[in-house]
Amino acid sequence: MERRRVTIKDVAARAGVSIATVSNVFSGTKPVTDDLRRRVEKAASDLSYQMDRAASQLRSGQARVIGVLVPDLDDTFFTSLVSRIEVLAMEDGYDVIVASSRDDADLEQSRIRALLGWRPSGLIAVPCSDTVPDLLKSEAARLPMVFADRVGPEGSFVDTVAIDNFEAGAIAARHLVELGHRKVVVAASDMGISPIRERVRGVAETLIAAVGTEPVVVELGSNGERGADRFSSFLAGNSAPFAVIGLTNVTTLSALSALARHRIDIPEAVSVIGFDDYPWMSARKTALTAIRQPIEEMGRLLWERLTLRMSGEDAPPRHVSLSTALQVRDSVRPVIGQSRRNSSGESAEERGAGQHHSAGQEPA
Amino acid sequence: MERRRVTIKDVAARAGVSIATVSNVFSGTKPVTDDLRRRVEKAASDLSYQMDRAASQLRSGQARVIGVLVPDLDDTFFTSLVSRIEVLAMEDGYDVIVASSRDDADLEQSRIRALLGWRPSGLIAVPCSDTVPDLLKSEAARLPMVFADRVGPEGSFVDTVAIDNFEAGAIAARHLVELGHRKVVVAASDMGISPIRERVRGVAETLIAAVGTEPVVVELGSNGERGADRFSSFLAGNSAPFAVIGLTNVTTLSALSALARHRIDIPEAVSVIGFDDYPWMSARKTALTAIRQPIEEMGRLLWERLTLRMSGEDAPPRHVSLSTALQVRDSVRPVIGQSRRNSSGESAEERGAGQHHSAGQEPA
DNA sequence: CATCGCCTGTTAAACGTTTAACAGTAAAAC
DNA sequence: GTTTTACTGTTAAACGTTTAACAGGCGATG
Repeated sequence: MERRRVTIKDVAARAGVSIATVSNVFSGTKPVTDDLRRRVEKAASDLSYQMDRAASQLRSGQARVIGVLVPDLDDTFFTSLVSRIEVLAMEDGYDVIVASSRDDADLEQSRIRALLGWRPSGLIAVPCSDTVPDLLKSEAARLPMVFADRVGPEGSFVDTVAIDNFEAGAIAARHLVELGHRKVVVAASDMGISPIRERVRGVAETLIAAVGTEPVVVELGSNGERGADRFSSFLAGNSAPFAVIGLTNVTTLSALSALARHRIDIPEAVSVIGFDDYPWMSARKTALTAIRQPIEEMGRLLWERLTLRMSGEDAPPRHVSLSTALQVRDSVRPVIGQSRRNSSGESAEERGAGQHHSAGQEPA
Repeated sequence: MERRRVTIKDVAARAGVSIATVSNVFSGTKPVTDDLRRRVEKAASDLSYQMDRAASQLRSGQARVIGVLVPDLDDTFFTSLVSRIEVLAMEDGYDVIVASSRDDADLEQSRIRALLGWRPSGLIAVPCSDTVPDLLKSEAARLPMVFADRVGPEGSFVDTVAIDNFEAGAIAARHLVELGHRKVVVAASDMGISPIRERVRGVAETLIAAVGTEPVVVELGSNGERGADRFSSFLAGNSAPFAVIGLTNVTTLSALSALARHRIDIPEAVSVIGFDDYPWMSARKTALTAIRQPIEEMGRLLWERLTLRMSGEDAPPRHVSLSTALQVRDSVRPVIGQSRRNSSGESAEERGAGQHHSAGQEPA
């Protein structure tokens, strides 16, 4: 049984050529006549030859792998991103190796080490905190990489692709005040994460400017179930009607879950704006109005940036910022008697800033 | 800038030892005195040395990678599975490389080739059809592998971990007939997939035996949006009240989405049983009654099987079958006037077969 | 006809590790 | 005091590719 692995040598022998020729046939580095090419290909398939990546990579230094690091592989947002990247990478002949930091800085460190051990040609990372591991800082010059989503407030030392978080919050808040809402609760995940802070700031500043009230921020963490519990106990202490903005698909879920637990009707008793746009949000009697992140485009831009860097682009880091849009559906209801402008209608219509992204400026 | 990569040689030189000693310090193959060990470790960290996996793997033949192939990285069920596996693998020092076949047999073939090129120490696959690629059949003797979820009807030539699909369907059907339902619509994804056929069979046989009616099967495919359209047009032609069983989390979503589109109330107008158990299912006013797959356990067993094989277990293939359970919530309502036994109540209680799995017998 | 260049193929030297075989030393056994 | 034994370290040969350097043949050029 346990027969030896078939190597390039076996193929060469069977085809009656040198191993270099076999290599050339497969890598296409040098031209080979049709006759020989055919013979080699036949021999290879006869023996069901499979190139050894380890050997190939060792010699050539070329890995054709890209590492992907995300904080949580159970969060649909991240898996969607991974999915897009996997497709794009595959099309360009790269394989993807994934690692999850589970929102733990120590684990992140060790996962990055593991990823680096592959000597990948590129790295796409959603860091789990604002402070990027030194490990990556020192590697940045050598290894092409792009950060996504969780990017620090100040310009990063590396390319980034993210949404305009402040705007996302502002859009949601604006929609609410236009429909007469004043009392807004924000279901945040963790204020330690800067994009979340930005979203909150977007909500807060808009709200203050428009109606002079501050939103109430509730931190639910990144675990859905615990978040539901926390929001549930928050609800127990606050009975007045209000509006809720979820700042994450997970916190949206937590809030919704808690509201359901308390049998609070949406949108009759409380209006809700969710984050991200997933199928389950519209598969409900009162479909969810939500801030939609352009995940598809995000994946595309991420890959575009990375391939550019991998093909040797040597420019100061670029920071791409994508606009979100409000998908208006049925979960926000105008407040009677004090609505300001257009008070209802326009269900299922797209609003907010345009879909197109704007390339950012260089950092300070 | 572009300085040479630091290798084991550099570390050896700096520590004043031979490269073999450095290797021993890291791999732990042979003992090294504390003094030298410390010197080597210091040198390594000074130079921020990182072992080259390619070289290591080439020489040792040991990869410490496991390949994971799933049909769809946008389907929560599969990503949950990947997530579990990633955690387990990491704990044992393996890295995971993922590939998605996107339910396309040709693509699957090519993704498998890519995975095999890594010479992984193991493979976990959710095949996209019943016919397993020959590629894997011939590799099965050499490479430890386990199939999950989508396993053919007859005993596979390789270890499998899956739920008892017939039972899953039967449990759902039984619940419905107990509450007086007779007219059941099954939202299936694709009857070409054998587990789906089994689930349908489970529903059908139970229904026929109990009330003598056959379920109506609607094929929605594996794309959520298209599925919603299809179910929507199905609904247009069938107005009588009935019950719906989703056979997949995606088809459940499609059905729900179509029902919402038609403004059909759940459970007043139609009862619904979903598949899988995800947070969004309970984050609704009428929480969804659902057939829960033990994903956590599935991941565990998958990994257990694989590690056993990787550590050299040489036994005939084992087929592990897991039981599902019905998570009873609020989306199924007893049919008035013809309910058979217990007609209501018992919300949010667990029913159906026990949670524990039963190891299967050997194949014929 | 000699020479040059091009084209296609081969030879052999890497790539960075692991590991079998070996060597030296100190403790244990005789 | 010599021989074992055990222990720790080194040397050098792999592992399966890629690729620089080279070689031979042949048509074009002078």
